[in-house]
Amino acid sequence: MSFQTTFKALSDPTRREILSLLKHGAMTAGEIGAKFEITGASISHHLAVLRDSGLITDDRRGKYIYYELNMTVLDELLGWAADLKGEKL
Amino acid sequence: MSFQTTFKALSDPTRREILSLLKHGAMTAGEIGAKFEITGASISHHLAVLRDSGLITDDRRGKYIYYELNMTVLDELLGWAADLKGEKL
DNA sequence: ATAACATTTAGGTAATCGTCTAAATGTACT
DNA sequence: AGTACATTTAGACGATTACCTAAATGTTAT
Repeated sequence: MSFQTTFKALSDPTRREILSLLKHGAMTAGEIGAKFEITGASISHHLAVLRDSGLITDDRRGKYIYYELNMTVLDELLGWAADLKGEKL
Repeated sequence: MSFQTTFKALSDPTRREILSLLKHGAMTAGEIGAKFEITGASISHHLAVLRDSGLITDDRRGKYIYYELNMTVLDELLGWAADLKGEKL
């Protein structure tokens, strides 16, 4: 996964809000969708973008799919910004 | 300036490369443009997006306009990512 | 005032994006 | 097997984006 997909994923406010929700723990697609006014299909699309960028992982448990934050990609993002500031990694 | 404009600005690879160039000091629009294959008009558009997002500042000195990184917005970005990781700011 | 140079603005076009509805898939229960 | 529920996939549509060429603006020097 490249920085391109990561930044593209972060460039949408709904997706950033999804990440914020996941800060406190894993949630199902349905629980996430309930927090927004858009359709489940659109939420599913956003989750796919976030998953493809590596920012979240998914884990099917029976009928539900749980989504969770992936810290690794966030660390890469922090490294990128710190480097731009001229800070040592 | 909101996070929205910041992340939108960062979602383009040319703009991220421009920021990378500016890591080592201010450059004119022409110097920046010389590093890419696209037209000066397109570079000017990218610089405007970066300026509107607050990621860079511009400073006219005679015939030239110098562009420079703005660390403040980068710090906000770092804070946003750290917060998502659950770290104290 | 005119020319030359640096940069931006205007207007247009093809591609990408976020959203929707409708249909498909995966899983659990009876 | 069949129904119900959770989620995704497919296809379409309007809005936005990145690029281009051509024209405009700002600055310096002649």
